[in-house]
Amino acid sequence: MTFTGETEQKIIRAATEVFLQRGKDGARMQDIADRAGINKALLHYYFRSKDRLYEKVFETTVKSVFDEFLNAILETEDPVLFIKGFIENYIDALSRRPEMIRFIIWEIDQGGEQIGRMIQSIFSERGFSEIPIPLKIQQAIGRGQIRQVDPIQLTLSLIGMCLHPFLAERILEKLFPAISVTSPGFLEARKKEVFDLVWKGIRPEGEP
Amino acid sequence: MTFTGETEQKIIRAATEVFLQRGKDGARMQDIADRAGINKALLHYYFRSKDRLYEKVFETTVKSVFDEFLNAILETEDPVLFIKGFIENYIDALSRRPEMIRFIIWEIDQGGEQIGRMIQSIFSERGFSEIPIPLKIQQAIGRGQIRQVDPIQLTLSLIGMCLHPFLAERILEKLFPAISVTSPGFLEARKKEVFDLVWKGIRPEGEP
DNA sequence: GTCTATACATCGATAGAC
DNA sequence: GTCTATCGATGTATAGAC
Repeated sequence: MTFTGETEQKIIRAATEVFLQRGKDGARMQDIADRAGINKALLHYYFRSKDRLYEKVFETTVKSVFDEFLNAILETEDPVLFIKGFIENYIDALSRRPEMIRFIIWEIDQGGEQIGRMIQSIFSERGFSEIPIPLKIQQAIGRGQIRQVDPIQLTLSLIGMCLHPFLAERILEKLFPAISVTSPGFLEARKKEVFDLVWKGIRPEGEP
Repeated sequence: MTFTGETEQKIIRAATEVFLQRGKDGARMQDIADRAGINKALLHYYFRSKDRLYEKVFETTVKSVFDEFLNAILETEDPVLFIKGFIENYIDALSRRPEMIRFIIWEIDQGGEQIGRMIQSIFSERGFSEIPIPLKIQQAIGRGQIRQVDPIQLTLSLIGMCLHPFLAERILEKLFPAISVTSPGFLEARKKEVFDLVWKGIRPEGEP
């Protein structure tokens, strides 16, 4: 007697490992079956094809991280705290779940259909009709709490500064042997430097 | 009678197209052979294996772009102009050679061995023993031309803000339908917003 | 240098018994 | 639901004639 989805869970866990280790193309169904302690036929019985199995693994891994990140930041009203929270929670989420990075890279390579749909569905579920980050920035501008900036451009800058070091981690560590992207020291320094740069860069004109 | 490397050039051109269209794994040697107007056997005669062919294609494409970018910025002494030049030339280089993006993504996915070696060799050829970008920043700090910042962190921020929109282009365009990353309007706006943010963020304390 | 033909290896997917 | 056995397709790489 098996409870609901026991084999399914074993398959997803095994598939996650193999996809992360070998990539989507490099992963072998035989390898996944071996690690799950079953055979190839059963893999297809449960997920029909390699593509569908990958989609399932991707969604299972990525959605929870995004959810967590948004929960952490969307309540904040004060713009300084919002920006600070965005930076800190984004970097924390990625460093807690380093396996996210490879999935994001593969999504980028494939055109981002899946991640785009997922992010939009997460926002719809929360009742937003558009991405709330630029909205928050726009409101802060309207209240004179930050200077006139393009809200979308600032959003892209925040994402780029927080995410890029993780994406290019191994290249950056080759070019700058002094850094180790995932070390606590670097991560804390990164949060501070990004926040300082951004806040000094967007505080209202004439303010110290 | 063929002049030196005619067939080789045809192969590299064809391989570049196919690799960009299908990815390294997805590319088929038969497809490359067809587009080059030869057969598979000749491909292996010239490049021995798919891996070596890919390495050649990658280096041919990427090295010229980096060379060009460094030539454009390394002469500048004034820190404001240096930062401005970094941003504008980085974005211009990527928008002139959009095929770079996929190669960079694949390099990131593979650990960046090749691009790391290439960048370091480019700097050695120019007589630098370390990456000169943070050095320039450090000098400007020493002269009091910009405030105390971590030079490597600032370098990472610049790279992240300039490169990331290209890397994640298709995802960003799904999330923010208002933008089109490669449009001249967006690119010029991006240059301006990044420079404004950075310069206001790093100018010496107390300066307007 | 260039070709045809083929060896040799994998892999995803399925058929069919239990 | 789970297994064994195998199909069918495709891929890289090479042997050997010209």
